[in-house]
Amino acid sequence: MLSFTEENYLKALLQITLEKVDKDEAGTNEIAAQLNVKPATANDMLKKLKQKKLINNEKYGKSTLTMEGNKIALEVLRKHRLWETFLYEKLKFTWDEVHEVAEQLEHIQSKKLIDEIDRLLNYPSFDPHGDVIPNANGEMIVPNRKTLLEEKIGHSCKMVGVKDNSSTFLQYVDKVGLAINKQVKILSRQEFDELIEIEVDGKKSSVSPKFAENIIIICDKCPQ
Amino acid sequence: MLSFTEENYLKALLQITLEKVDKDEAGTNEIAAQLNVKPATANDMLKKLKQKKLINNEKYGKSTLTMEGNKIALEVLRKHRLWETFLYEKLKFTWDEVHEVAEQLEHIQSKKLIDEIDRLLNYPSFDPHGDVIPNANGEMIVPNRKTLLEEKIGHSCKMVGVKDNSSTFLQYVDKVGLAINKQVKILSRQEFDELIEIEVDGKKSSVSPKFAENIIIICDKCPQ
DNA sequence: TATATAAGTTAGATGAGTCTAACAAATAAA
DNA sequence: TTTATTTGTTAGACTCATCTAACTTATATA
Repeated sequence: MLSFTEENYLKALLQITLEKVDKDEAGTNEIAAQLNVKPATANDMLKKLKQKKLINNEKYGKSTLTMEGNKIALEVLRKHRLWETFLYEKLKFTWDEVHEVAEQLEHIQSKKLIDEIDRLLNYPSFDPHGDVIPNANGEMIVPNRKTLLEEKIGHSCKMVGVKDNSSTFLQYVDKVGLAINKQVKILSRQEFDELIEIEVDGKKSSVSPKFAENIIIICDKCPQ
Repeated sequence: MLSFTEENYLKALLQITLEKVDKDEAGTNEIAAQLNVKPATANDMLKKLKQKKLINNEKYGKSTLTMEGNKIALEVLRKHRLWETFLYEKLKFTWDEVHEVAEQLEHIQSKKLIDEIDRLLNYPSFDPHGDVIPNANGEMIVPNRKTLLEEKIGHSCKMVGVKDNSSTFLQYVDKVGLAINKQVKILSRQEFDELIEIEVDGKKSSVSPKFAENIIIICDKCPQ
């Protein structure tokens, strides 16, 4: 059985690769940054995971998950997202509170436990942040999505998630009137300072590119 | 914040002292045995806990919990028992499956989480094994109880818990027809081999003293 | 292409929690 | 009260996950 730490490295690698549209790999520094450890620390652990055949990497090269490593990472991610959903749906946790506790709960070792939580929640497909929950078979069907920053002016789209899960950001999202499943329209872009004018429920706001690139949306006209 | 391990030592010390009617103390070997570690290991940790003022002990003497240590131990015990109740009541876990998973869940750090689980369960007083759940204020009101071994011949009593939580034992308990809140009568004791004849729901069985001392009961005539 | 910067690695150290083996103190038994 | 047994302690070693500081390789840019 893997340690909490090993599981976290696998999950980090999966999460980094999920955010990349093109390649399924991540560098040592990226992984270290994701986990808030120094590159030297990550380097040691990556060696260990390679030895256990959970990742592939060559010296001075990037890391990728093996089939086995991917399977485990998906299980951890599934647990994380199911726990988030549980906390949100059943225990009155707010959107921005769930992540921290789920980071702990995702490491509980009990297949029965997580399957029963899944059943209790009626087999949800998305967590409170709009992220896809891998199913019990380790499959993860991700719809066609992009960020608010990438959306065209005049288009209307649906918010389905966020990239940044910090409380600070989530509270800011609330303030603008945004939330999962809300319709949002791009009104204009300011040449001068790059601010993007959006409209949610008839309320207009201006947001920065940094904000926009952390909001995940499905374009109304996107092919699914 | 304390580590999982430190919490486990405090809980072990509390559990040992709870089972002793007379004294609130435990020896190094007892604690080591409870946690499945060697005495040398326990000795090191007890030193550390003493330094943190969570336990009292003198060289070659027994250990006791300080006020602060007792408070923490009760919190861990409360979490353990609430999680057991949750697993049993909400997630279809059986009586003998809950302990192992609760051992993991009891270390999750989130006051809100455990208070919400408490609310979801409607503030229960007893866990599925019949043990008292300490309340949110760290108080634990224990009714007057003894073991089946201590009960007099001819007396009738109610089973309220077990001391041994191993699957092996719990399955044995089931087999005899015993369960929480069942009435059980002591019919006789065999001089020759010390077996105790009991009756549950009209069904008679013979059990060993070892079995009987692991069944906790409240005598029908006990002063409460 | 030469060099500066970024990315990755190595070596050596630390603290937590565990072990074994040898030893010391306390307690029970003869 | 002496001895045997149980209980507790110490010393030294190991693994895991982390760090810092110095070093090497790869990549980007001038």
